[in-house]
Amino acid sequence: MKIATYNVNGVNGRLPVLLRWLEESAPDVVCLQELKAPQEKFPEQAILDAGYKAIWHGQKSWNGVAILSKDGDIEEVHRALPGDDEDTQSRFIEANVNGIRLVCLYLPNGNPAPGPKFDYKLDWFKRLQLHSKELLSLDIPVVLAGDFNVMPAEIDVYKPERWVNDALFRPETRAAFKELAEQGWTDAIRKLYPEEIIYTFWDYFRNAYGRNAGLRIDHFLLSRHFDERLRAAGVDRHVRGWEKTSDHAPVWIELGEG
DNA sequence: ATGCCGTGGAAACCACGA
Repeated sequence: MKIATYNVNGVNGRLPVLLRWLEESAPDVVCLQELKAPQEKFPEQAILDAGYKAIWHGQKSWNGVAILSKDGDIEEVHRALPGDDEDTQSRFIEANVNGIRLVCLYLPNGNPAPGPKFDYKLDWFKRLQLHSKELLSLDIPVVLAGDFNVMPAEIDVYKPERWVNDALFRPETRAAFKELAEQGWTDAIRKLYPEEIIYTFWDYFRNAYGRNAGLRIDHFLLSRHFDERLRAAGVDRHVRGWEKTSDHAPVWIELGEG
């Protein structure tokens, strides 16, 4: 089973790119972030025509997440990260699909830091830690996938010294990601490629993609149930070179049977 | 060091992103 995560940066503006990539890559399950579309403007028919059922949590202008599935039904479990009824940003959706509990998340950016946006990011992280711990206690196969807006280590940044004060790389942010991972989650890309420079995002300007000035911020965290099931993982980085493309590239994992 | 590009929505600019 192939699972992918892709921050599309506008699901309608990006529809041709998304459909082209879906056909080429043919993932079984997909997590999308940054739909930038209200609930009723999600391109459900085009996605159905491409062979995918979908559930989504839209929002006008910003955020928005979706889970797509080619074969198995999608049984929604949550459409908000528990822990704050006041949080109206659509950054989280969780479902049972193909025998897996799948969390699709779009963690807040947090800039400028320090400030209220950074506080929101750290608070969101805390809630995610609490919820993730709960998920681990269920002792079922769980995948956390999405745009975490964190570069976990220096190897994940083209010029780490320039990012130390950025909300995506500040010590508090990296510590929060480390604390989460240490609950018992495996960073799929790093498990298979512990030493390689692998990026999932390149800025639109200053030819960042051409210079490979990238960041690794889109991640798969796997519960221990997948220790023997992770077969492959990668980034479809060529998609970042397409016309009218997102600033993120799709990331994927391939899982075998238990 | 930086929103230099790009999207969406509202209103011919602004908020936001990483």
